[in-house]
Amino acid sequence: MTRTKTDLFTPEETRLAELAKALAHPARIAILKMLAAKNACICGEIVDELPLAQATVSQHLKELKNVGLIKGEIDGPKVCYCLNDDGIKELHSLWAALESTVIAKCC
Amino acid sequence: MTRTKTDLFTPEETRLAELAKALAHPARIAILKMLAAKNACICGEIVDELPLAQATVSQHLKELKNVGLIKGEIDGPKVCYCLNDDGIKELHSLWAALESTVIAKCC
DNA sequence: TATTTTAATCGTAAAACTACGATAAACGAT
DNA sequence: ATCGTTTATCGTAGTTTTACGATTAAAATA
Repeated sequence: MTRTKTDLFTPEETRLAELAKALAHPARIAILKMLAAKNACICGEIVDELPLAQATVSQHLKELKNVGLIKGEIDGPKVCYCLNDDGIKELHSLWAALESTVIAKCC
Repeated sequence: MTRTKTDLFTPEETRLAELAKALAHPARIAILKMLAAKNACICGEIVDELPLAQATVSQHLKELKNVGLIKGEIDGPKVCYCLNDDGIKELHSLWAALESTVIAKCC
């Protein structure tokens, strides 16, 4: 059957898992770092800096965009990507909520 | 070919991605929350609280253990799970490093 | 208008993930 | 020694992820 049953977890758990999944690949973390460092990058720059084919990078960018962590703006034939403040903040607060309960609690 | 090329990213990117992947499922986030709340849980309690089969929960526990976020201690026929402070701290610092560069930087 | 550049999408293949029933292994209790 | 309890592992099926070449679409340029 393999159904996900996401409805059986809280919205916070489901959403944080979704955001975590977006971070679950080193290329996507590298992209976020690039966008943070340069504030905004055209797609081509990102492709040039990653050891992956253009199609693959485009796929990773789409995932980050779909989950709300980055935005892409068409600029002529190029596309300028930047961080999406709303998504970053959401990730920040969801993770902070979990972390505060989890840090410094071990047996 | 589908090789991962993880060697072409920094160790920090690779490790954070690995830890993020462990958080990339609501059940595993729920497990971490349970362990934080109760400090330690026997496996059976976790199985009872999650809407998943015992075998599936065992698989999720294994993933969290493999990545270093939890520990399991055999206690007779039962197994007592708890958070692994080292892994939690590592996640904390890796995420903090990325977040500090990423927060409040948008176009 | 034809050409070039840029980036998304399509098609596809291999691997990993998710889920579960069935089974096995380990231990306590009878 | 046998039985019941607990949890890991095995086997397996369906889905998703990752990766890439090839193609398409859109815009600038010649």
